[in-house]
Amino acid sequence: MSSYKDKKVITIGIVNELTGLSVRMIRYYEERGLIFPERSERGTRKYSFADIELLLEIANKREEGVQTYEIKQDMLNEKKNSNVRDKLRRGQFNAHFNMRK
Amino acid sequence: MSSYKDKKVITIGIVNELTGLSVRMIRYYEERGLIFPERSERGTRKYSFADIELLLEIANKREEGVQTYEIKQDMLNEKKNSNVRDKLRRGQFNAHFNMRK
DNA sequence: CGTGTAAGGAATTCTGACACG
DNA sequence: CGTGTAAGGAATTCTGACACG
Repeated sequence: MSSYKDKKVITIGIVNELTGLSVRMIRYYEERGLIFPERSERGTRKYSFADIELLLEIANKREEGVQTYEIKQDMLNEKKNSNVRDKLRRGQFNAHFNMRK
Repeated sequence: MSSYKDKKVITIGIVNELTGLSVRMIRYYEERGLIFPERSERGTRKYSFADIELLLEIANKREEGVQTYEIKQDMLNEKKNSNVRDKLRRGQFNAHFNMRK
């Protein structure tokens, strides 16, 4: 589960190199709740490869004029859907509803 | 081939956090030809997860008293062996020698 | 040989804020 | 709303070198 892709080890300057996004933009997307870097002991932000990919998606949507708030909503919906899919795949769909009867 | 594991994106400070090795030691092992970080535009060293793992192995050997030169020789031998294994696996072993006749 | 440290300079990172639109 | 920028301080990184052993 927790592979290299998800380890938060990349500093913001490298993220800038990798994504082309300005440091200001990267920090702003965090402020808006789109990404969640960790912090090193002394407060430096640390990102994962997964964060990099997410930032690239965010950049695409921003270019289309999508606002950060909408991007966030889209991300939450996608997450919800994938949770539902997980339950269906595991055959827990009925179990879930049976509990409510 | 070129996965997250091999991308050079980790700064030396983070490598220090991850391995417990001092910045001085990390630079010295490079000087001795044991690791090969890339450099960012402005000269900052960048390491991969593979480098991190290699550094941990180096640290183990150093604790056993193995000198950097010997560690390097071991690494070269391992590489040579894996190359031979590759050729055997691909059935190129004979092809290789046939060419020399 | 392997590692620590002080030295000096350059670039990074952080936060809070003002600017523009 | 989204992004740039100047501000001030703190911590990072780099190199070459001296120290010790």
